[in-house]
Amino acid sequence: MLKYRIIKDNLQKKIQQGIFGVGDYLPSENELCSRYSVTRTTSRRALDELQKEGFIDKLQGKGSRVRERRKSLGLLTVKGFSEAVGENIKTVFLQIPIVTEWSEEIKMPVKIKDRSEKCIFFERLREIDDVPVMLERNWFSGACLPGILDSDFAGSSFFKTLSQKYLIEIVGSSQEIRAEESTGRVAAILQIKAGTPVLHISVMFETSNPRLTIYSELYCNTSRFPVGNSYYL
Amino acid sequence: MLKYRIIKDNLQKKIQQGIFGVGDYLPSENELCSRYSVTRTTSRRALDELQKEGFIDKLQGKGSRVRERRKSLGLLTVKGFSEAVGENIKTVFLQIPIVTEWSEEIKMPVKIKDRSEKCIFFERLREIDDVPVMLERNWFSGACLPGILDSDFAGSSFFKTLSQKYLIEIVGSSQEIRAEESTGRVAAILQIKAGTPVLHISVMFETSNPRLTIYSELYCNTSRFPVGNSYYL
DNA sequence: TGATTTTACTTGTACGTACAAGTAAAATTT
DNA sequence: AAATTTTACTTGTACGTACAAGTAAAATCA
Repeated sequence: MLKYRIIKDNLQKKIQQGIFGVGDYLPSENELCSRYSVTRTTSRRALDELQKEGFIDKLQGKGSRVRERRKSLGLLTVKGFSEAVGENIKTVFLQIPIVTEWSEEIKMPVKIKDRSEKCIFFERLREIDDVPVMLERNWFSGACLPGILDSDFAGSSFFKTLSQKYLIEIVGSSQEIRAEESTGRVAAILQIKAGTPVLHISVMFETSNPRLTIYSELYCNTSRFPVGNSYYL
Repeated sequence: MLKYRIIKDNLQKKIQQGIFGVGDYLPSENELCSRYSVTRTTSRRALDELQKEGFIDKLQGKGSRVRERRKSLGLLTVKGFSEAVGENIKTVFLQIPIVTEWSEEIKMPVKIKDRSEKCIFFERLREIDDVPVMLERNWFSGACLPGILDSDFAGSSFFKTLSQKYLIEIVGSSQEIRAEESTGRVAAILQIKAGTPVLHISVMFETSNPRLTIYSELYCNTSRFPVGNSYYL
């Protein structure tokens, strides 16, 4: 395991658990050096990544302070729903993973090597305070995920399963975002009148396994909960 | 001027000018070291930032390859429209900068120190192939931008003016995204029927000047051009 | 007491070194 | 000729050092 990764993950977990609250200062770079027996290059890298992902602000002369993260559906956040939103969240599987055909619904360009593999599909509905907020439809090539059809990731997030079972991480994403009139099925599932605007996000996730690309089509009712993200240099 | 910044800016300019085209490999880290008389720490940092901003892919064992940037309205892209889209783009000023009141329309939380300053507002319409695509309404505290009312940034981008005249750079942003029914004025300006869904993006830009925060409300007709972005580790 | 200087921290930039790990072509062996 | 090994690159991680620059409280001076 990489040293900077260990430090970063430890700090991140403590932030997410609230051990370091918003406004608190993390241990200084030099303090991390002695605690983990690393050089400043390494402790700096851990903090730099936390800053890049929006967990902390680094203030020259002062230290690294925990940021308030957005209380909305993380858009660029690779992590699951649960961290990004503070409300009462539920996930319902409308379709557990099955083998199917590559759908025309996928807006991002499906790679050629994916087209020639069998396609796995699953569908989930995210609810906040028992109100359906986001319909999520996912496709990916199953070739490099043996046993994914049998695996149960109902409890934890799909991305967590990827990480823990297959050691695959998300390394990037491209998105296209549209405002659309909701059509029959989407409207019904989101419990809104057909024609009501929905936010339609098409995502292509690149993973640390070059053979695995995940394509998602998300339909959000943003009337109560806007989708949000943050970006820091 | 910082050394890594010089290298980064030089490479970025060459990518934007097309001297390094998509798929081309940039000079290796070691080559940059000798060209600029710096250590690898410094040349690496320049390339790391270019990667972070989506200009290149770094491939272990191979090199740094120029990426294809998204051909849609850059969402997280701090740079102006012009770089992000390849089509025929025009910007029309509906309201040149004036002093006004802080509007209730601003969805992101306006900072207290901003509320007590005078507010400057301007409004632009972005057109692609002569079709209005995005209405952009901007507010900021004018206290730290003396002469902004007289300055003419019609030609170049507002952010470029900020950088060149005031040496202020964008260092971060927070966004909230909604799908809404277009209301009267927005619909009229975007030349769509009232009630047609529009993508509503609320942005708060943080700048290198802690006294300057820019608040923007963007209304996009995404029927022809979706809004997009990319994210790479 | 009150302003000024010093001190002791913090993060930022940049130097230099070493080896690990991935890639691809050239050289060697079979 | 084909498979294998070597070589020469590339980026990735981590070591260690030095000084710049910003912050804030403690020490000093007027």
